[in-house]
Amino acid sequence: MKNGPGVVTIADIAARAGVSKAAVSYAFNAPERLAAKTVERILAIAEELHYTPNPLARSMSIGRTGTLGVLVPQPLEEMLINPFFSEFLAGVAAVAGDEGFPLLLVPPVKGSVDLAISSAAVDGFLTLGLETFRPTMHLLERRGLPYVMVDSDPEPGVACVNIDDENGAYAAMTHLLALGHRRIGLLGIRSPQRGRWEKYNGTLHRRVTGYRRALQEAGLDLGDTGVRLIECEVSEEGGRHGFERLLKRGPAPTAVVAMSDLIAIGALEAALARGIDVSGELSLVGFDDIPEAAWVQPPLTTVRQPMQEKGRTAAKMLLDLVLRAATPHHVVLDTELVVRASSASV
Amino acid sequence: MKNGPGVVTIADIAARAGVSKAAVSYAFNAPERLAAKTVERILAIAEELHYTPNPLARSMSIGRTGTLGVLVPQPLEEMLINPFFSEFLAGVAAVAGDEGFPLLLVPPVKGSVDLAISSAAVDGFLTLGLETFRPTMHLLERRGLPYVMVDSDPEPGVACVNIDDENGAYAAMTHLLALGHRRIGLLGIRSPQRGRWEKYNGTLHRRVTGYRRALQEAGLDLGDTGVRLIECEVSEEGGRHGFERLLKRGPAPTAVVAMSDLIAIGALEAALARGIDVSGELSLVGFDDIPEAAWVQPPLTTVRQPMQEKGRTAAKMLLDLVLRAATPHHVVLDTELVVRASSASV
DNA sequence: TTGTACGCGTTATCAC
DNA sequence: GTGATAACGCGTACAA
Repeated sequence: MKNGPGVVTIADIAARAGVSKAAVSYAFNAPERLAAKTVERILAIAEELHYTPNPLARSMSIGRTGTLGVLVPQPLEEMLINPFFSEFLAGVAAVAGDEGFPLLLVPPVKGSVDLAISSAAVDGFLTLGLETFRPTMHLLERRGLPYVMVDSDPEPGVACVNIDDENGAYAAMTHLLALGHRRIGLLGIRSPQRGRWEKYNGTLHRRVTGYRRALQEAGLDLGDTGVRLIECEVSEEGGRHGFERLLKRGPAPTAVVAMSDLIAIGALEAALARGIDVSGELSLVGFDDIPEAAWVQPPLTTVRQPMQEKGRTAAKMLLDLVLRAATPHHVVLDTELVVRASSASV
Repeated sequence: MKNGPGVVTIADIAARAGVSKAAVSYAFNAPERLAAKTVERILAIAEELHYTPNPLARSMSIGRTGTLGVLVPQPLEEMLINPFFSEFLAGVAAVAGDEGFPLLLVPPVKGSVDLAISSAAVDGFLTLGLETFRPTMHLLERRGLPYVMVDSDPEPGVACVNIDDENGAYAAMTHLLALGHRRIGLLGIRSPQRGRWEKYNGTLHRRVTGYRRALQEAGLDLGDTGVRLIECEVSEEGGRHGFERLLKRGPAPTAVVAMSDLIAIGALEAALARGIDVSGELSLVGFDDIPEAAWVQPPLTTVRQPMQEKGRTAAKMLLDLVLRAATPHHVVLDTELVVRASSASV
């Protein structure tokens, strides 16, 4: 496919300057190999003709794109409404930017993560919260691309960054149990398992494990009367809707645990809309500690995870793999229960 | 540069299948041109050898990358802390995602936007809030890339998306003046002009023009005693700091107008920290209407701009330029004053 | 179906 | 020390 006229190539400069393409390339990338005045002449002509190197051809030659890919399991517009994702990205960008790597945000194409991968020109991938990650892993291996998986299950030989979901969830649930709550609704994150929490993987599995460990220590378990899990879309709307469904089925809970602050805030809105006194009649605990969690009324008790640090750590690992051929390893970051006014004794 | 072994190319498949490279290419992209059983054999071998096409080589051949670039004037981590940017991106992503275009976020490299541009392999650029955009425009023209400028000055022949900054600013200031305020502090956005608002361009110029039009109708002007402008970083911290500087210089204002909600919220925090009764003693008006504006106490009066729509509109225009060779045009979206509790009569 | 030129810059090798 | 030559990377598309 021919370029339109008007786009100047290295050959044009070479011809005009009466030198070879190689000389032009050297003038830009290794001027010391050429006589000073030759370099000068070439650069002058390049300027005059408005030459700009074609990044594609360059990448093709040197075998690197200088770009990192961020692979997400949902459409970007859904990811971006969650401040959690923005903060993660900010962390990634802080590290990548230092090395001059732009970020390619790669959402599924026509619902397929695989299609998206195979058409992305990047030097490495960060994957975020993939539920079914095996096929993706294999595809990335095929392409021979380094990658770091964030919020999945640690796999031997694969670089992974996670948070201590289980203990975070355990702390949240223990907190409510200690306050005397026994009828507790869980608002989970929609998963491909469609509510079958026994089959959860990765992040969701670890959180459910943590919640259950706390429940079991109090002689309860998920699935008992008054202790039910409902999956929601990760959005305020999803939280509102989930809370309503919770009320429709079975006895009203005295406490609600959400797996995401966005969901918790939605539940809070739904509760307030019904005239429920949150903290008095109903305790509420979230997960993530997004900035909004501190703004809402009452401020939300939640489990803080270091989102920016997660992004920075993952980006650092990926750049180590890409630039320095490091060995993949695993990192787990701590979580912390942040008690605010949305939770109180029963 | 050779590929490492293990990465399979189209030539490997061709050799193994005993056909030409062209046949392999057709098997993937135009199977109807080949005998069914040939296609089958080729695909089987490709699968067996774990072949994945090289997206770089493909882009090089077809002359398209299938990627849109988003060019930002600051490091990404600074952009991403502003929910404004995330919402804009969400709008862009919604449109780009439908066409299967991933997004390349391109921050300045070593402080240079130009360097960043010339190494980005994209089919078109969206620029956001460039203050000095002429050089960037020229560089993009050089590369022969379509582009859409968001929040700059409308230029003839260049695709531009803007909001009605002037009337938005006018409405905000008129609102305060009607409430009787006459000592009004402006918290602006840091610009390369370093406080010389007479020299502002683009968005900042239009906003200052709107504020001044309102002031002049009340017999005042920027620079009068009690009507001063201070530039801030666009962050809560920047707002806190700006508010403090405002108090240090000259008479205490009865109202503060910020050019960004993030700045306004920072000012709000600083005021509350000083024990100032916001809305009673001090009125506060922002710009953007980010979600937080409605959460803070007291809720923030502000000028709403349709951030997602801005992103969608810009992305649509860019895709029209890229895919359908449309003619560049200009769009201006409306703003709207949203009165909440942070502003009251003097 | 095949052969092959093409897109465009890089780099190893060679000549002066 | 300077610079040219040509192979290379990999998939596409046209002529045959």
